Amino acid sequence: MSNKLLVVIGGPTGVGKTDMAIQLAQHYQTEIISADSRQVYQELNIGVGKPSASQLNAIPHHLIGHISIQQEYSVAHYTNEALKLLDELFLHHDIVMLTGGTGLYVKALIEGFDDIPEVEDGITERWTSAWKEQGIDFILKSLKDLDPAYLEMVDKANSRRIIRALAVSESSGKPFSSFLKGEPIKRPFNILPIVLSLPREELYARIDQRVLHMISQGWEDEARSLYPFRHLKALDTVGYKELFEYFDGKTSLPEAIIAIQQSTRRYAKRQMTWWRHQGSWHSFFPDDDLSIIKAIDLELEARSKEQGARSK
RNA sequence: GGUACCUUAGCUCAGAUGGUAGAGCAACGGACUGAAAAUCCGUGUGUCCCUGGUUCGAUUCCUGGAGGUACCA
Repeated sequence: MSNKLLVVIGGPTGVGKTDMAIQLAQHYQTEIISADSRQVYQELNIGVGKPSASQLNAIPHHLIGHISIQQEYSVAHYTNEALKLLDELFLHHDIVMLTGGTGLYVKALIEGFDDIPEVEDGITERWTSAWKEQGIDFILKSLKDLDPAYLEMVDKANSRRIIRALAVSESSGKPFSSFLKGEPIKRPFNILPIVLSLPREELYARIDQRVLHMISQGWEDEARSLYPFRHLKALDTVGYKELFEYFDGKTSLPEAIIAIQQSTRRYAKRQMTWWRHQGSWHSFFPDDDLSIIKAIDLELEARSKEQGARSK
């Protein structure tokens, strides 16, 4: 086992992950990899809370704005890219920061992600229209034929999961569930998982403020320029959705802002639920950089001792 | 000041000839292996304004307050 360390900073939106990651990266003279399913898009800026230009200048960031909303992107792409990057970064750094709010991306990166074959073009679309035209019972029945084991474990009301399993099963000729190993993979580096948290009331107040700030930064114009692309998956995103409703004349701007604040709070709540059940993450307040540095130093020390003992 | 109506969940409001109460939204809890800022599931959280009275029993009926709205002065 190497003495390389990946420090992961997780937590809900608006809690202060970006600032903390930058502080730590400066302190340890290292770089940051983002784990955010929306900040990867170059066209999305204000509304997804990307670091500012000066922040991006101060510290090298990776996997931010490197693809277009027109491209297909998913957790598998992310994991491959991030692992490749880590290989390179660990050549020059003993410690690298990973930060972002997309729990699944983080989990896939640190615990591994099963290798599931690519689905041939058109298959997912066909199952989707089958679901729309013939209903959930029909696709459940199909799943019973193609992957009865998965039918046992899947959420039977969640068409998205069912369609995914059907598409993989049909395309590969093997049941979707046969690809799910679910065994955590040991990465060739150490991981220190940290989650930032705040009392809910305080977090919600920060979120409400942040939305107003984004609007004052010109979010409305940004969203307006993306309006023609509103049907892309990448734009099925908190805030943009509500602004599009406003552009459609369905709501007023003040109403849209209130709706955005509300969806953002709900999103944060879902993130908190995720991290609450992700096992043993060290929790810190977002202004407690000193304690976090102490924790990282302890971890580094422990690793180098281990390393020393081994080389004797 | 007078008359009428109103006061029930965080908000807007239903409701029972008297047996301690629901809807929507909000909120909260949860799931989660290729759209994850997505998708999906679950849960009423309550001095029924206060006070006396009638009653086995009052949030419901009656008395008296308090607050609100409208109209008349």
